Amino acid sequence: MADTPRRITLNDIARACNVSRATVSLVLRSSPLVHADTRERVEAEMRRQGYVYNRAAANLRQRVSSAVALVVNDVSNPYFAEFAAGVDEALAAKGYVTLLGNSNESAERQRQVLGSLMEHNPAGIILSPAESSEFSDLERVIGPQTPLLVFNREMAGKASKGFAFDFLGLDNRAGARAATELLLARGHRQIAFYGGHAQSSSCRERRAGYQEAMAAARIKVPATWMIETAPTRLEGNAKAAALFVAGAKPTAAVCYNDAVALGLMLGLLREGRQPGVDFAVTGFDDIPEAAVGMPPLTTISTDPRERGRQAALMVLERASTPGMARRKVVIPAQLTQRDSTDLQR
Amino acid sequence: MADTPRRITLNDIARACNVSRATVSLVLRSSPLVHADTRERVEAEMRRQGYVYNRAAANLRQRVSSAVALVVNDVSNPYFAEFAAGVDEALAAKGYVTLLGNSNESAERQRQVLGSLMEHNPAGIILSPAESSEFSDLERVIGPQTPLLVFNREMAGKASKGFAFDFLGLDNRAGARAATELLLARGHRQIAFYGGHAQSSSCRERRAGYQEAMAAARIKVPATWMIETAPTRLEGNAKAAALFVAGAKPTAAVCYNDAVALGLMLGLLREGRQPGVDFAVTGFDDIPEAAVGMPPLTTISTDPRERGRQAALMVLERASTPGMARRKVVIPAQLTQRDSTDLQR
DNA sequence: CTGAAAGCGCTTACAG
DNA sequence: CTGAAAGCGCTTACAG
Repeated sequence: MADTPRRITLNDIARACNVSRATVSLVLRSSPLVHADTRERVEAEMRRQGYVYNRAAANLRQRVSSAVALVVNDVSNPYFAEFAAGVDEALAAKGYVTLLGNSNESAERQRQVLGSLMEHNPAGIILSPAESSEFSDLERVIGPQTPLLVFNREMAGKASKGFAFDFLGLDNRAGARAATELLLARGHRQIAFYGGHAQSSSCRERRAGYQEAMAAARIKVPATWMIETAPTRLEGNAKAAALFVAGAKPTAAVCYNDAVALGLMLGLLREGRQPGVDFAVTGFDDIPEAAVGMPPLTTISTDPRERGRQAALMVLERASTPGMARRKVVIPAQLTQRDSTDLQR
Repeated sequence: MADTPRRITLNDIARACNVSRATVSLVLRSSPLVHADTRERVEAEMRRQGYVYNRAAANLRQRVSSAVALVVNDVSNPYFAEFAAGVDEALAAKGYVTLLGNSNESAERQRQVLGSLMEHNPAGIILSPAESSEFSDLERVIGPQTPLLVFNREMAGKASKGFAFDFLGLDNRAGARAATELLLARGHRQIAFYGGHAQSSSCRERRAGYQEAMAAARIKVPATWMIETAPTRLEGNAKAAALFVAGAKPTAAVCYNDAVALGLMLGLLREGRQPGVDFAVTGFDDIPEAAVGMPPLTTISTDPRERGRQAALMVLERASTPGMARRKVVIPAQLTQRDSTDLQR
């Protein structure tokens, strides 16, 4: 292989065909202005030389962008992996490419990642914010030009005037309330809220929904029923014993998410409780594993892949319609009932 | 908001500071040639105007690329999600950005995705090929210039001369052999190989390792011990009964991967077998859930996130050293022993 | 239907 | 230490 062989450009094709660059450019974009014979010749030459379109150059000239940045707090989390798959699918279908960024729940890294991606001039940004991040972190680095879609989490702080963004999220409160109400309807009174980081917006909202339902049923919730964990299967498993300390012991738990719920179900066995037999559990998300849990998990279905597609379309629509009013889309909660809440004593 | 306000460029900063574009450009790259006062003034002006560097323009001029394309067969698969997180982490640390693509196991989509990403002139490509894809699919679209790293799967067909690429993969054969040998050492004789698509390269290799170990132990493997499934928890669960049809019934199974193994463990309960108590199971991958399974799963640890980092570094090294000999890196198998193979009868 | 020229936002020799 | 000019690979009016 020769060292750094020059890239084939429009010029090479034009010269070989004895036409101008403009003509080749028109061929590329299937303009009807070009004579069929010319088109033929040009296309054959492009194939022959192995020409590859340089979209970056075209974008620069046209002052457009064909990339959208996707920054998530944790790509390796199955929920966001599904979401990313949906985003990429919808973007690709529209001819856009996904610039991936991972903040790992660090506001500092999120700032760096966004800064780096901004230099690639994305047509828009889809951001699932790191837990501790605030608007002020974003405003400096994103600026008012680039369409921003915030997904899944409310941000801390107030956005300053002129910093507009769209929002796509889940109805966390209604979801947790529905799950709690199902358990109440099944006769449970001692119901814990299990898992999640209490300071995260989604956990706060889900706890609020739970507390609403408990208050409506006139049940006082002791502090021991509110158990905090990392939102992972690992911690959901590890902290199961915390449910059964002194005092009124729960017979059911509304879990922060499916990962925590699946972990808890294993942990319950260690504590001498059979999930779905003498202890009821609900989840949140409906990840694929939820349906094949043991027992299958009653949960709130959120269809992360579809949310990804939706987010992509929202941000592209915003990009092509700058004047459009800011939107806040909240997906209604959808309860999917399975065996984990039908106790078989 | 005004409609499409012009982007701030080097020119704007230069004009405001009464210096040339060249000077501003030097400031941007922290050149020592610029006087400290000038630098100060320029930097202040950039902050004031909210200047954002246009890396695409710079890359075009410099004829370099700051993007690497990552194309995986399934982003939503936790194994590849972890891998992607590792790739992105290492690329970001080196100042590169990740262009994400998802082939969804379709050779056709893979071709489209690669074609689209190639137009963004990536510095390199990391590809975990779709199952059915062949070299001929890639050669036309990738060409000989762009460094390619194939991850995880052998491709079908022969690469033609001049189409060079690096490879990073796991020692599937040794891993499955080690798992099988552990079960043999525990006294099992009826050992099944459970799960995976028989035609995929990784499944073929893992089966070969299993058969090697069985042959060395002079055990004949009947066809009923080789069970094919999709490589998912769902199918691993669904097909458990296939292990217990007529004839010599296995007391242990070497599973294609962890997902299948975790699914199988649930399925075994349905079949009246207690995994880790009267039936032994091994996995492959060591995904996070493996450690908290019930029982915790003996498996082959492959550390997908570290593989991602490694893949990123390999492809960048190749990009900066075009002449370098082609590399094939195979990660040795690492057996992690847990309770699922220590039967407690 | 095709060509010559200008320009997208940068960097890079080359002068001074 | 700073400036004027050319050029990366495209597209876009504008002529013809």
